[in-house]
Amino acid sequence: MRGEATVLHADLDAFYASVEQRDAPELRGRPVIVGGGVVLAASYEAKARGVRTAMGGRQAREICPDAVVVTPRMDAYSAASKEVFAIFRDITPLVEGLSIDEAFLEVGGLRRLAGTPEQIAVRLRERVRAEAGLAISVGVARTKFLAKVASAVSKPDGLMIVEPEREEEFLLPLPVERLWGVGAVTAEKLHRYGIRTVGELAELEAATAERMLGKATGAHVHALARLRDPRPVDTTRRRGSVGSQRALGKHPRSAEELDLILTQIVDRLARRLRGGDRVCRTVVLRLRFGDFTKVTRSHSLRMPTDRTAVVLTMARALLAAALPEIADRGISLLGVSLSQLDRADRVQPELPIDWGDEARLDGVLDTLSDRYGASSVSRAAQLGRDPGWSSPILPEHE
DNA sequence: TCTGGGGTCCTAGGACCC
DNA sequence: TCTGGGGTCCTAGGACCC
Repeated sequence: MRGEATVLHADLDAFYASVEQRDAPELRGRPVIVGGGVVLAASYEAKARGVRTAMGGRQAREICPDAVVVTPRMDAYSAASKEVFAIFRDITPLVEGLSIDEAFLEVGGLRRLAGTPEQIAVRLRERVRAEAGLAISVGVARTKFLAKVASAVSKPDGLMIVEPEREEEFLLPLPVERLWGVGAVTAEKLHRYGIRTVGELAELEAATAERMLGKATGAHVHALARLRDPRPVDTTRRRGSVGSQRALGKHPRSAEELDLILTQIVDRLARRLRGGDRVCRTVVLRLRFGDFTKVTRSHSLRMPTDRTAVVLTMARALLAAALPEIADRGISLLGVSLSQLDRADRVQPELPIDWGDEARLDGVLDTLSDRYGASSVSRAAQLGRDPGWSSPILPEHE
């Protein structure tokens, strides 16, 4: 017995580009590209001409010279996403958001109240169209993975139901790239063994797949190919990290410039942290050098924090330690992410969050000095403690 | 193809503790 | 003096997703 198809995967079509076409009627029916440097999103008119997400902006304009290139309006996309998620939650409380434009909905318990999964999916699509002005594709299946593949296959503006008894017929002929977790590297490995379809992967023993791809990836994609995906729709998932980064182009940057950019990034992140009543424990500095190789440098605090000054001091110390390498190799991206997040109210009240505390900060900076050398870190510490350091973007109070 | 910005999960070695 | 095995945390890197 396989159970019923009660999981919906709802996925907005060409989301950013669709919001732009919704808000600017003159863009409707025309190829629209969102983003300049690389393509963040392309309307279906642009996709039909070969424009793809993550393609370089120059190449996209060559392929599709009459495309309208629009600067991203993240606030508008975020607002549109909230509208659509409100519709999801009005349909069922069992919503698991996957990203800004897609979610799983479990509708198994709603038969008497709202009808069959198919009827619910039809109504969901109508409501998103009518109330948010956007096209959304929906896949319905017994598992999350199958629902996700079904919505992708149904695009654009489609609805596909995978009946439990037709799952093999649906999935096995598809290319392995359709499996959730098979990207370019894994696909290439499978191709080298002559495996191109999901069915060919499913015929292997699990142990064989694990040897080819590594234990976790092998077991995971093999299970998916065998139609096994026990993960339920999980409404309790919360963001585990927040990050922000900026691409810097090619020309050299002074330490002062980098420090300003770092300050802006950290300021934004710490605000987001406090806005969500969250605290973080690990600060990760992300760097991409002139040759586009990437590294990370991180440090974990003993106590969680949401203070701009604390995070900034950590980030500055990590950056200061990397400055010699940056001077050597150039820098093309600078970013920070904050992880080991927790709810601010879960931090025990007797443990002070105020990391302005000099003694504690000294302890952390000592650790970093041991690792990266005292001179580079002491410079960051000075910056972090300098009372005059709060630039116009950092208000006195937090 | 000269490459954005936001995330998730897994692996692996070393430190440290029992 | 040399030697276990297991568990957890930290750091760094990598694959993948939208």
